[in-house]
Amino acid sequence: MSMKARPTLQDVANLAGVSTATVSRALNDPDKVGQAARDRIDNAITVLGYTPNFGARALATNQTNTVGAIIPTLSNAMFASGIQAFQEVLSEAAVTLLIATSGYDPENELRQIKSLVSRGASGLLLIGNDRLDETRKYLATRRTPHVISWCYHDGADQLFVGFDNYAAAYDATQRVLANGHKRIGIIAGDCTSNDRARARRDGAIAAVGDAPDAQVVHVVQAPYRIDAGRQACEEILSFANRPTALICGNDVLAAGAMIAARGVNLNIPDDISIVGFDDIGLASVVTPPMTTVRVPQIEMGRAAAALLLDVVAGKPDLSGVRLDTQFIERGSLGPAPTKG
Amino acid sequence: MSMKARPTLQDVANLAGVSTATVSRALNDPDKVGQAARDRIDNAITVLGYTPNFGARALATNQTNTVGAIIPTLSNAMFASGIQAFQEVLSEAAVTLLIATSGYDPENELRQIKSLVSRGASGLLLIGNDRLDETRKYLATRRTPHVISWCYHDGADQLFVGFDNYAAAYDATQRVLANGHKRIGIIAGDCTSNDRARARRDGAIAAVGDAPDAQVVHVVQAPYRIDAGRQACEEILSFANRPTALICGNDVLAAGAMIAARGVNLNIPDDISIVGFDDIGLASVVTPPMTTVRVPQIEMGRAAAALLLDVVAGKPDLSGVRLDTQFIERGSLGPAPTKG
DNA sequence: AGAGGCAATGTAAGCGCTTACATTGCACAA
DNA sequence: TTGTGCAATGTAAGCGCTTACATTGCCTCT
Repeated sequence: MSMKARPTLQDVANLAGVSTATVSRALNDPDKVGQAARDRIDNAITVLGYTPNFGARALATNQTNTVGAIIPTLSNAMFASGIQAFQEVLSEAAVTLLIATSGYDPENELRQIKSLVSRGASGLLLIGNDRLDETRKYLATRRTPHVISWCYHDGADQLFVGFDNYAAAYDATQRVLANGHKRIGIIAGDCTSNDRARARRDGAIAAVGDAPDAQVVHVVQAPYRIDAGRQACEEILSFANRPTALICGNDVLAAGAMIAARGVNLNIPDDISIVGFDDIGLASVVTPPMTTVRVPQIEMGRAAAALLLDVVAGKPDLSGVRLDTQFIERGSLGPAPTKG
Repeated sequence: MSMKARPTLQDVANLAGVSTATVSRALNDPDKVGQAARDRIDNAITVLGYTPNFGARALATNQTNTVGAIIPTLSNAMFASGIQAFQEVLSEAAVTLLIATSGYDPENELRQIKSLVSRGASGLLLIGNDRLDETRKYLATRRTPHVISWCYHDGADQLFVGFDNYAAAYDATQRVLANGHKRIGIIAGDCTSNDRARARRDGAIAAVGDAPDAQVVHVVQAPYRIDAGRQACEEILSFANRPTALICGNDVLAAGAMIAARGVNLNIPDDISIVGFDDIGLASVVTPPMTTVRVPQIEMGRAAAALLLDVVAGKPDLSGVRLDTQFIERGSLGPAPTKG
């Protein structure tokens, strides 16, 4: 994987008959270069197909104008628009975004962090707060500026831009209970190395626990995939003591659950209510439309970018941003069936 | 956006009491270094939180082990699993993937290409075949290895790994016609700078044109968003001469169309049939399940990666890969209503 | 006419790393 | 004892770029 014989500044300089310094100036500060020279240089650049070597430039200037983001996966619409917004704010500031995926694996996350840092990322966007001690230590000793998103915690020594998954799930569950549901099933996301999934599950469980006469009849865990959601729901429905409402770790799981419920001829919401989390596009398209928790993805992305730029710039006294979620009530939630 | 005082090889060497050469060897070829020195070096590295500077290394070795991918957007599940698969094959070969987005804008695509190349990408994955002449020229003069995906054309001087959007749309439309539909509506994606969207639209139009007694009653164009699909469908339904079947540029548009159709109390598929394209997760979740064209995303991603690695490695006589799509018939397609 | 100023350009050092080549020191054979 | 060979390490050049500083030449002002 060699870089072939890429043309260099020197090549351009030779062709244009000037020194490398002049070419460099023509590139970075055109006003400093005479018209004639500039023309010859521009020409040489296109003739050769010259592109500056970023690494060399970074080496010489000690500037990268680059930040990195490590997200669990691209395969989930959950992150897409947030990252998009993040990216937009950055590009307004002429900062390049490098994206990497961890696949929900902390070891891999650390590897990706090092890779991005090594490529010049002077700041990082990280998702969630579950990570290796080694990773924390690494971030700390290097003083790598970073912002943690998709979750929020008070008073920690980290900068969070996100929302409280626990509280949001607690609240959503209360609303479900307010519909008279007494037997609640929970399809949580895979909680391994995923504090958001855990917080959502625990928030739901806590809300039920705090209600006088309701109970959690089943809790299962499934990766964020439709088929996994369907399977998890089938499992729950196969047991005795069926729940009348199902709280799901995200919309994808809820969509799977809806399929499963229909598969055994349960009507939603008459026989069983189903609620999701995230409010991705899918939620409003399914039938019935899905009750879910809207996450302020775009706002979160923008705020995270702004904050990250500040911390990279070394501004003092920065603090995280706590955003609100919104319970979106749609057709998939209804009153508990009058005796099942 | 400075890189702060990042520890360098020199720092590690000083702390460990060896020369930079030894540290470098310890990193790249540990067998060449004595046990004692290696231990001290490892220790120094963790103490300092040292991460090698990728740019400097690339400069010294002229190797990057990096390729880049420029995709239109992250906000569309359409690319997610393909890129995921692409990534996986690369990482088996210890090659890093840099991802950038163009937002369906050719100017931006060129900018991103240069950015990735400048960061050391020795090969590129590009989506579709619509791009600036300037971009083509750039790619050609630099001899930048690249593979074009999500589309396929025979006999061009480019390497394609994809499928024939036109043929797939033509085929899908024929199947719709086989259900007796005579009045066809088309909701195409935004065809500006998007050869895939154009090919799909044109394939559908051609299929209708080749049928003796069918006709295209409306063609509208809409960006790949649910609300845009809904709106486009509302527009079509507001006209006289309603179609009995709607061919959509992708599943997202089709999902929007389904909402719109239901909004005016049309039953799918009894009153109107709707078909999508891509078979993203959403398609099987909506009600009724969506008839669509399955795109071999994962296979495509894997094949593209394998081919790109080969072309970067300079293997001779490479050829593109044409993959097949599959028409997936689900509930949203039915026979034409017996008189509307 | 000569000095001064300024715009345009060149020279060369140094950014963090790898690596060919040189050096060191030790074990072992003769 | 004196080489020899080899493993471990060091030395220093150079990768492509930027930039402080030096140089050049021309225009303007007195």
